[in-house]
Amino acid sequence: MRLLQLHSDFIEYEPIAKEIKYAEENISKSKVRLEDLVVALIAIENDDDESVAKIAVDEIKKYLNIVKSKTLLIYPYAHLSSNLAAPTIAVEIIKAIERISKESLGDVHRAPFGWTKAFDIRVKGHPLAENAKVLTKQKSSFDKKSTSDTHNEDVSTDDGSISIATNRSEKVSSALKAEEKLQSFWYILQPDGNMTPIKDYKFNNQEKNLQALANYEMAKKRAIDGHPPHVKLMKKMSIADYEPASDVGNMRYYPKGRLMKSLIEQYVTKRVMEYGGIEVETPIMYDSKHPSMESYFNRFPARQYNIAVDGKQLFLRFAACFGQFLMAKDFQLSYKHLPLKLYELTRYSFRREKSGELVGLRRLRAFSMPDCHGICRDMNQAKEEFLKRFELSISVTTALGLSIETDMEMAIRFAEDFYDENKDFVNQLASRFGRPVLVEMWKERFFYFTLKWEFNYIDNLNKASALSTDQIDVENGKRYQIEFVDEDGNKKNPIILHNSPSGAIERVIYALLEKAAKISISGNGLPSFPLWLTHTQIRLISVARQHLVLCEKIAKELLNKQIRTDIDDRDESVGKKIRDSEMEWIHYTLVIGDKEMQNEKNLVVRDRSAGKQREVSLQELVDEINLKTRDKPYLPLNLPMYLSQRPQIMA
RNA sequence: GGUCAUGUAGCUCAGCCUGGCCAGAGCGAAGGUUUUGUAAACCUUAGGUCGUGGGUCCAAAUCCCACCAUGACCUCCA
Repeated sequence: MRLLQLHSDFIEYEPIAKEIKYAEENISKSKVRLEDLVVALIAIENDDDESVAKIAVDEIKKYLNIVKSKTLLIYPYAHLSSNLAAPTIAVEIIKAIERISKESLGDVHRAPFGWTKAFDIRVKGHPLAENAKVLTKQKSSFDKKSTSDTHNEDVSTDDGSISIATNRSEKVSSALKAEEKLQSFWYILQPDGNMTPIKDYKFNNQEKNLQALANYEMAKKRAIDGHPPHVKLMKKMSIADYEPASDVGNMRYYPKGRLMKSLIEQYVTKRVMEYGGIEVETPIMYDSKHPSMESYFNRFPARQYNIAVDGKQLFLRFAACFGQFLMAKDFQLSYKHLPLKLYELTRYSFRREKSGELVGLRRLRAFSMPDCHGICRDMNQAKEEFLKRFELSISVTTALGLSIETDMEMAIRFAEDFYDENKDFVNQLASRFGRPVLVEMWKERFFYFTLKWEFNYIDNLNKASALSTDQIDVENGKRYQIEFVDEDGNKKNPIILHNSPSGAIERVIYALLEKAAKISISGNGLPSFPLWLTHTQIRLISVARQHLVLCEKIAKELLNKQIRTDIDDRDESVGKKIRDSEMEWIHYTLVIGDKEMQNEKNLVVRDRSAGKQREVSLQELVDEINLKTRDKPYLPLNLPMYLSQRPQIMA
């Protein structure tokens, strides 16, 4: 429910015409004038019921008290929401508000529902004269687990995590109990299983990033200097850029960025499939009025991209979850099939984040998210599978060039009772991670998951962003009516794991860029990308025109060995071409001149990571690169082999 | 979404405070010279509605207002 209260000198309104079919009948059509009152403009939204009416009346009473007014006008005003309840329901709730408020307030008026009304209003000029509230159903602790229309919410740290739409109640004034349940208790969990409340924990010098994560999560003040370096780098390295002709947070990816994304996508997909993931594809848009969607879609209209087509209201998906759940619901499942792992890499998921939240590749409105759901028979199987996926996530993250030991900080979140019953399991995760872990604990389970973890990258501004994540979801199996037949012949709802072994692809690139920037800033070496993700793996530089023939010969050989090789054939000095090669962070540069013409066997390679030149044979170089890029996907150059033929991307 | 900062050539930036000469530089581009050996060869030329719109003024890149975009912070993050 949306409630806008206006402390007004007067209001005059006059019903003009019925606006909708279900408008109230038999109302007075004469002009009404009221003075010195509170006008409560109200829009009833989906999922509101009479309990919200009660909350609204409490809210209104409080406000009347504050502004010291005794007269109330309840004024149905649909324009406050894009998420309106059905008119038949709305009118009942409006009437309930009128009824309940009349019990304790003297002077209550109500404007008719469903009518176009002309009105004049003068709102008082004091700071409290306008007051807007969003009210939602209050949860009671006992109905939480029993109703099919469950309310829970995810206060996940970050949109990088995989989450499914649930009900987030926005500040309900009287829902103190719910807030108490939501209160987070923070700890540091050691690899040995010791758990210390965060205020008693002494961070050592090696744990600066963990401390940054804790501060970030607990929303303490943080000192910030400068801009996030990856924004400049993503342009300078011709990876990605803003697209002014699109919506904010929807980026363009230049050839090198597109290649890098393709490679990461292929790699993650390959690893998930090796783990047993079954790749599927689900639609990117859904009908918001479809029964399976309706219950939660309307909870977050502000965060969705909505499209009106043929009288339908479609919304763009913000996760892969529901597409896969809807599919799994239609599978015939036996316990023998479990765990079943459904996988999709969404290109794209859409979240209409508020404009102030968008930053470079860190947070976007359109992003690619690998998402593997493990459908499990019971908690035992879920835990067993969870550990396998933990290993998978560690392995994938490491292969992407982000070290678990130095680049990532881990957070685990769970409800107290789950921890009490599964201490060994939780400790196992911390022990495997090998370093202290941030813990967020709630008194009771409030969300669809009973435990989740994420790896967070801490960037140069000390901001934490979630990459890999996994969750144990104990609610959506039931909510989506996914069923399997167990050994005893009974139908049961599975437990569902939600894993992204890498996190959003764009965010992986963000982390790689921030990591490179960190190296530049610290002065400990030269920034670079993992070799398998670089557009050019070997750059051949011709000294003079006559050397191009040999360059072409070598390039052909290397390209045959699946090594991305290009030729700087521009009419520039050798020094200039070397500099350009280094500015592109190319790992291997070969200068080809007279010496090489005389003896093709002996080449001199300029090795960026080693920071020096050395003699190699072509075969040695091929072997070295093949070893470094072993088990990684290969794609050909995504730009012409000759630099003279490349457009310059001056982002 | 709110507060603050920034927006000048394809890119990076100077000029703005203290309004007034044709708005500058480097890189890049185009044409030419050079055929070069491990992080920037040389010469010439072209490129600018000074984010957009309004206002003040004899005169606005410069002062004022609004809007847009980007960034930081607040908030938020299904």
